[in-house]
Amino acid sequence: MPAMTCQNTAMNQNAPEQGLLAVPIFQSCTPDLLARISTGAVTERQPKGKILFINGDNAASYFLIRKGWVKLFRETLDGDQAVIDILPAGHLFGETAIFENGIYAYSAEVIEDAEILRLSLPALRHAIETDSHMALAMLKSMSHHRRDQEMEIEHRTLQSAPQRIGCFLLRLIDQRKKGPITINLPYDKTLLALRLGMQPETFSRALARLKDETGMRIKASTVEIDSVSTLADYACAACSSGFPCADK
Amino acid sequence: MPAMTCQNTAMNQNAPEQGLLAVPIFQSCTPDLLARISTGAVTERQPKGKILFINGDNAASYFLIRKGWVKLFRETLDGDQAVIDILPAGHLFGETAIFENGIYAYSAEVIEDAEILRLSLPALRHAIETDSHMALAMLKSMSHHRRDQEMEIEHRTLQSAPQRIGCFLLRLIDQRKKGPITINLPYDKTLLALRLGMQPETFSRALARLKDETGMRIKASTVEIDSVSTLADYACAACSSGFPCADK
DNA sequence: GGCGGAAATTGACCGCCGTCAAATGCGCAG
DNA sequence: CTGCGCATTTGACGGCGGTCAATTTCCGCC
Repeated sequence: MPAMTCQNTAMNQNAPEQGLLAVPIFQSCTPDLLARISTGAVTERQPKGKILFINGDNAASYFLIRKGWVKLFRETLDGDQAVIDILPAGHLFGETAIFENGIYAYSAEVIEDAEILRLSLPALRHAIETDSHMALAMLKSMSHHRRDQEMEIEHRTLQSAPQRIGCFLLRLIDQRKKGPITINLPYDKTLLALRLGMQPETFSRALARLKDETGMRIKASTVEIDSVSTLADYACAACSSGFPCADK
Repeated sequence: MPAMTCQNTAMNQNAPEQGLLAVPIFQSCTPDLLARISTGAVTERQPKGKILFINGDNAASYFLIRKGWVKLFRETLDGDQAVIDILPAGHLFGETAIFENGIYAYSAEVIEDAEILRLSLPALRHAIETDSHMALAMLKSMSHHRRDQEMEIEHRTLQSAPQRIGCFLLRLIDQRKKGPITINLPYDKTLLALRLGMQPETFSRALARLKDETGMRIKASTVEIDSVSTLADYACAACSSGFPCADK
């Protein structure tokens, strides 16, 4: 039944390719390739706390976050947790398993009720191996990531805790406005602390110190900044890329 | 004169493609592609202290270390230095400028008298864009690098200074021997300290502490380890990958 | 063999951050 | 409205690692 080639799965799955074009590595895809990549893709609704996979699992899928937040992390022998990244809507994760012998190199947990598109890893692998545009897009994305990680290492080595928080806040504002700005912290402070490589208690105190030093106002998860440049002067002194930061 | 196809430039340049096959990203290259990649390549002898390029320079070349050591680093506004990596013979650097708009994202300094092969960045770019094997090899290399960086971030956040040194020593021994082992530190301790993200004074004290805790013997830059597993137990407790370490 | 300079160690001190514990605030459910 | 549970803050304290300074060691060179 050749007419069935255009079957109804796409409708069933709520148009999986919707939004893929917004992901950097899919930006230059032809509609045809995009369709092949999203074959069999399904959107899953996942509650906060759900572990999507753990470090060492065999990887058949990778994921696109449509809504919510996801934490990538690893656990040490003595029970500590290393937070690798915390990702918002629009980001991919798990795709690196392609180059890790099909094994996830970290664990992933939903930290804010999420809608996640599950995509086929073999399909992505095939696309990368056969379409040079895909390979190049992936290379570009990897390279950016590599740069981000270099900055992260630098930040953790050279910046104080208050500076790290300030730097994080600055990266939430990608506008170049000088005037007063209001920011909402994207997720809870405990998580934010771990994302920045510090303890929640340290975060709390560091934020208070940052407030004193730069004259910002804080109310629960809302931060008001009068002068971005004051904050930048304070936070970016110990960083090689100055302001605006090269990271993210 | 068709016989001249095999011309003498290869000899002139001391056979630039010699050794390229040992670099992961060139392993699957055809001789033909390898020849194109090494067109115009020259071997340069560089003394310790020589700055090869600095952060922000326009990039026309990338480099292969044949002998010696090279430090990659960035400098902060207030004068601190962030060491990104310290590379031995056999490693490439500067190639990432392809994805950074042709600009080096860090500075490079020779720290041990070196012989360095200077290669053409446009040639590499062309190879990656036209040969899918090259693109895939590059992706694999990037992915490994990304993994290494994740581990680096984890190490710096979760390990104590003595543990970081122990971990570094373990990664110098890739044998799985259990018995006594002698290691020579690959470069001077000041540099090693910065590579590990700590001050030279801290390194000195941390090494002494590591010696006490694990019963190793130290004489100048020589380290004797009786029991690798004792060292591994001590160093890898705070690491998610256990022993042997996933990094490097 | 002796000299000079850099590397490495050691000492003293201190501030930052981690840890443990208690208190406070906040949101949600009954 | 009340109570419970969790996030957040605050307090107290200690240790690790950074900084400054003084030696001591190492190593190449004369």
